[in-house]
Amino acid sequence: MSDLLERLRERGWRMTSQRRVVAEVLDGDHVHLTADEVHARAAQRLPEISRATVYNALGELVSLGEVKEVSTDGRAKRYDPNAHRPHQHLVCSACGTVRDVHPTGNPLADLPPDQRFGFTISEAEVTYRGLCPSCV
Amino acid sequence: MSDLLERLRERGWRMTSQRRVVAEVLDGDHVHLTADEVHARAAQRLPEISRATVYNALGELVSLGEVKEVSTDGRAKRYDPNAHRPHQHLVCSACGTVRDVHPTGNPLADLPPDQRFGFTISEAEVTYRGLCPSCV
DNA sequence: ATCCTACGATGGACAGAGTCCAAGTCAAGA
DNA sequence: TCTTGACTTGGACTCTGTCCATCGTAGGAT
Ligand SMILES: [Mn+2]
Ligand SMILES: [Mn+2]
Ligand SMILES: [Zn+2]
Ligand SMILES: [Zn+2]
Repeated sequence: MSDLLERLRERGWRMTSQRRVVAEVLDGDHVHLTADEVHARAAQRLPEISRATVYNALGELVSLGEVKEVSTDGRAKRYDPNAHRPHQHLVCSACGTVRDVHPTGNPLADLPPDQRFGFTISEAEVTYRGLCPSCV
Repeated sequence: MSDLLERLRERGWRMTSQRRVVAEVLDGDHVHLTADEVHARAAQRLPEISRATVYNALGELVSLGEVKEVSTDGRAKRYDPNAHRPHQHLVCSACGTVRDVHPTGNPLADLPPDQRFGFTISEAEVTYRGLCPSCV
């Protein structure tokens, strides 16, 4: 998935230096950075980039389906570049680390029709919580 | 579960008029309120109750295990008085309504050991998202 | 290569959600 | 009734995120 920049250009996303560094920060590892963390990393390469621009770029990447928003707690949203392979999250209750996990089975299958209350359900998000090895 | 007040008194929770109205607001059938919604309803019965007091009381009820915090999106947390029967949530993507649901099976069983990465997992939260009948 | 202009970037004000604190009040035991 | 530590209050403050007027520039047109 390292051709994020390429895909964006092909989709007609106007490429500015600011958008490039935001995309580069997200590309690569499957991290789960907050908007301010993305801003901090982007600012290492482009010191005058503004918070508003980072928020704008992240919002567009989410609209384009290239990044997913993850809100594991009531704190800052995290931005997940692993948008193409469905997965769930494992969150450390102590340090807040977020890991991708791939559970077996489909949680939607566990919700019988009489528990759907007329909703048209489009997705099921699972968050596993516990302590990571460093926080035992 | 209408003896919430009774349980709290038995557990030595100092009963003030403010705490009483907060507990009474939650004890009814209006589940999944935000802190400000709780404050608004409490203020109908006790006009001068402050936001800080509502936050304090909610935080203590959560610590006591009598109320659960639910953060379904990046917005305000909701406070769920249904803390004694394990359940999951069905959320309307349009209007934000939250309903309790009781899926079959245990989501923890869907996470094989090689997907636990050394974590000590204590719970699995499932959020089903979709459109409610009024928002089709 | 230069020009144009619509789209993007900027920073500061603003808003929503929640926390913190010093000062005042009161529940409940003695 | 008295006493006292726990509770409440309002406002200031933090954190996260949005909005907006103005300025700058990417990239198509010439
Ligand atoms: Mn992820
Ligand atoms: Mn519930
Ligand atoms: Zn940890
Ligand atoms: Zn709805």
